[in-house]
Amino acid sequence: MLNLHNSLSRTVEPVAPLNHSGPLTFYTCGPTVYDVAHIGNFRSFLNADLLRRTLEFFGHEVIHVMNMTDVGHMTEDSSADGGGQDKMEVAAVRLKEAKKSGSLPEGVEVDANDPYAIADYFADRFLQDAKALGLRVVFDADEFPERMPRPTNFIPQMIAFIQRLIDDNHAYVAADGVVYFDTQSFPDYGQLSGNTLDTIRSGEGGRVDAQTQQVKKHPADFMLWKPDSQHLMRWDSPWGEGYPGWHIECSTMAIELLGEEIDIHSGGEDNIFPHHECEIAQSRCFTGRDSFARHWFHTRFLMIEGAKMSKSAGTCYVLEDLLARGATPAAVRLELLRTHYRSNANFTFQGLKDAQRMIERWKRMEAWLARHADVERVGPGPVESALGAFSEAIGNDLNVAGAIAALNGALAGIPIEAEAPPPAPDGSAGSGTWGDDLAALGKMNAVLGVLDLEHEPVRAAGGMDEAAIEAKLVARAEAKANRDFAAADAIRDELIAAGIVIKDGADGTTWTRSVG
RNA sequence: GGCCGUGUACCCAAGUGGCUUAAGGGGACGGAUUGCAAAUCCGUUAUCCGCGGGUUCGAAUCCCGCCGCGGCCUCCA
Repeated sequence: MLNLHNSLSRTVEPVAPLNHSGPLTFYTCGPTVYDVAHIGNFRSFLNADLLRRTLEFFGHEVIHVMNMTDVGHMTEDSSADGGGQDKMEVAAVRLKEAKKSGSLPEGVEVDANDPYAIADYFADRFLQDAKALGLRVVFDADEFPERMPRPTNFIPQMIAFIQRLIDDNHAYVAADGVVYFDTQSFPDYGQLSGNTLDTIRSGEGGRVDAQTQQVKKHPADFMLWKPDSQHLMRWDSPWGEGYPGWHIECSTMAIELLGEEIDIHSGGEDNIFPHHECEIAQSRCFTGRDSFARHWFHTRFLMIEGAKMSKSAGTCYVLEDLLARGATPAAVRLELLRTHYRSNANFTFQGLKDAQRMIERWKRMEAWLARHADVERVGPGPVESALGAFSEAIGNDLNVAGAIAALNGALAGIPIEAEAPPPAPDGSAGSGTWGDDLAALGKMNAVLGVLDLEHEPVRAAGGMDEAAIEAKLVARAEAKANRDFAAADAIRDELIAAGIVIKDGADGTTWTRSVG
């Protein structure tokens, strides 16, 4: 049983499907595909993935949908009403520059004049990264493409959605030709964010474009359709050639794919207002129901080394940046996931190393259990016994740190350094095998999702290739054989400086790349 | 200014009124191991939970005030 904090009620509530026998429906506000997703974006998607895996851990079937926003939206503050620059155009310029400077990956061909090609390019990059980090919904989408819908495939549905809102007097065409949602027609506006119509009215200062404010009935009214013959992506509509508003996409796709009332809706904390507030308004006016998503799940922001993510400070890391520094996808996943989703997380390179070490230890445990899976032991074994604490922690509003502690506690009970497991005392055999513990570990990992990810560094660190490293190691072995330890240590120091850590074992020397 | 979240050791981070004289991981320190290291294993490492009041037999946990950090208040995960 999962108890989960609900941003709408601001309390922790049990999660159960609306339709008791049916699956849970879960919609996640996914990435925009004008740029590569950074690790802050991924923290939010990973927490949605963790939630989904936890629901499955507790025996629910989950239909998880995560969109990829490919309609070019606007860059400026006033842009909710249609101003600013088209983000897809910005992306095009950026791509053209990357092409010119040769910073585009080898073999990539993108027609920067085609917005759909740009969207495809960044969508592919996203899918790649998301798979490396183990987002289940992305694997689902291989079989069911509709699990990762793109708004450009839902334009007719959006138009029908908007038309119905107009027909029911929840939307209107203003003097500027733009279709706006009439927030005053929805008394519950502000329930999610606390930004009620009164507070918005009184707080209207500076940030709203005076000209568009004049044509709207209320400053909080937001755009549903904007006629614009200049916009890069545009479609015919009853209100002229143009493009849909930002919020209408998610409402339309969620209702189309999951039904008029869904169980869980997730996103980053910045989505609470205006995006999710507006989604609720539109959707409930469309369906006439008193609920759209029953449970709202919001992940707080990620900080980098104690500070805000910043482009100018170069801390808007993308997965590739971390891999290039020797991190493994598994460690990145764990580092981004192990801070509770309702706290600001602090990403550090030290933390990344911590995560890496923890996973390496789990991998050794897994290998040991697999080796001795058929061996009987006095049961229940350590991992089996920890499953209760693990389940209680993760079921308690996704207490990942507590769940990890349960797993680490089990680790102490397994002699992973021993060649052979301790023999079961006479007469006590038959209560289980180490394979049962392996199965329990599998259940835990189905939630954490790190053991089956790539856990070896995948990119060269420090610019030294394998042949060079091997050559150094041979030289060092020779020096050691001659008892010339000064020379051997000099080689070791050189490798460490290049980001290579060496390990002298019984079977010779092995090496790994270090993180950071 | 309004709304929302948050503040625990050197760092990351659990703790949801008594089982807590505060989990887990990292680091540091000591020991085993090692030519010396690294890795690994064992042990030690907060009488105290941003600050000040209050409620209670009892508070890190509840309430009030203050301070700090983060988000939103029509770009944003």
